[in-house]
Amino acid sequence: MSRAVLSKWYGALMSAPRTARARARAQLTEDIKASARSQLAEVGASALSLRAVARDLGMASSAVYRYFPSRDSLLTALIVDSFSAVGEAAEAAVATSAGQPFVDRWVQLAVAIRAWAVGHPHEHALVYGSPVPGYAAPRDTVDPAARVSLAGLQVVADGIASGEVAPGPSEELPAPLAADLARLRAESAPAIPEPVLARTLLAWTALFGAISYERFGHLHGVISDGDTWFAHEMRAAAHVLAGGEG
Amino acid sequence: MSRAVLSKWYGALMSAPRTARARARAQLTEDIKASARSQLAEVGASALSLRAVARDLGMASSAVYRYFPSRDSLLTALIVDSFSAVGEAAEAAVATSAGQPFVDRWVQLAVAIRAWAVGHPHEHALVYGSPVPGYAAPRDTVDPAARVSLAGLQVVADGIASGEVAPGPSEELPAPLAADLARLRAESAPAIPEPVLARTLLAWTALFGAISYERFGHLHGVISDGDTWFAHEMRAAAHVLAGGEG
DNA sequence: TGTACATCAGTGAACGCGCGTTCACTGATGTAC
DNA sequence: TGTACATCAGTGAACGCGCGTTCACTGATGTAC
Repeated sequence: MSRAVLSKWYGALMSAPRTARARARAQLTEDIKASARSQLAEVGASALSLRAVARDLGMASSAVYRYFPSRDSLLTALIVDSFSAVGEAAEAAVATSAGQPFVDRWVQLAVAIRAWAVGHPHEHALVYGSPVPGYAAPRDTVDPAARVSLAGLQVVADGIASGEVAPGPSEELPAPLAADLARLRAESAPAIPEPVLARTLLAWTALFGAISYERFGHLHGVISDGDTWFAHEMRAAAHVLAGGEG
Repeated sequence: MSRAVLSKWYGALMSAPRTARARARAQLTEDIKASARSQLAEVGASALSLRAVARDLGMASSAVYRYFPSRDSLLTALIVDSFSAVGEAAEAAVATSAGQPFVDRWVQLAVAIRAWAVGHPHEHALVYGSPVPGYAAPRDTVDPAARVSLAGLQVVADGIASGEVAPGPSEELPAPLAADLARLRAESAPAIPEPVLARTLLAWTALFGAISYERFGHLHGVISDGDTWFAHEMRAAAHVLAGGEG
């Protein structure tokens, strides 16, 4: 789907709608997405059905096509919304923790991301679980997806600036990895030296890995108090990230 | 499905089949699973279809019911096979690395698990991705799922025994976490002190998190050489796990 | 070893269901003059 | 401000498709005597 088409479909939402028709359109677009989200919970992304959404809203199935040109475009809207929501939660945690010690900020960021996942389990599974087969994410999802990562890099950059995050032993990174990290640094995090970026990536995958591993049931019978466990692990990870002993 | 029913269906595979009929049954059971696995790759677990499998094998769709009593039981068989395969790969890595330094063994274990995931992406997604909606894993999946974790605990226990893994600072774990870890220790890892178990869990979720995060596309455009990146990160994680600086 | 009977694999039709998408249409809302 | 026209939301029927599961059946394989 082209950007032009997408912007047509979402255009009504971007600014305050002027006419009654535009207001009704914005409202129903939201209703469709809300119904689709609860579909998601019951049958999963790959079984998401436009007809079921229409039934749920009491309208003809063909009417949904006035709002989303295809099933996949509805899925794309849900994905964009999910990435935006977790990105917003992360940005809020970064903003409200400004000025606090690095380790505390990292833990708050991690806890905020996990809280979003716990509160929106199916949207979390949609964007961080197995890809939906046959669905190719369009470019429109890239920017929203990056927001949460940029929030993480911000906390680390602030930690570098305050001296709480040590540049660490100037370990020699393997050449291909050094090249990848140099590019990442140039594009997104000029203030963060490559060895720190490597530690950040480790802490980052531990963060999302811990959430998914628990959410997807692999700690069932092992960890009963997920909140406590997660906060403890993320604190430990933050110390490693700050200290550079790894 | 009851254990009795399952054992009926798999019984023919357990020991060398005696009659021609039993051999044909064992062969076709494997053929069905193989076809289902390639289905998995194309359409995903929730869209796995018995009729498509039957079509693929050139038989009537009703014939598949002589081998698997329902679609879910076929899914269960695929899940059990997948957990067994990754468990076996992990056990092999633990066995062949016996006697080597702890950090090397941990990296080899991690690399072996990732190699399985890369070689069997859809089976990895099946067992470590989002749960299949509407599917409840039966008890029969529990033991195969545990094998890979027990392999990880084995490496850590050996590291404790050799003195390479430090018991670490006797940090006070939060009470609920301490209780969970004490239970885990009693059930599966008597030789591993709780603080080390906490570090092991962090390294474990970092391991599976790193694999899933990369496999599910979240490092696209960031890391180009996944092999190098992963081995480097897991080596760092192993040092943290061994040293106890966290 | 030969025969009678029981077991089992596989067939093909059928049941009832849901899906995405298209199309010609009606009636309401918005806009240009 | 009023009117003519254009735009748009929503309908209901239809197309062609696939699904899981059941059932009565045929013919081949295995077993007990």
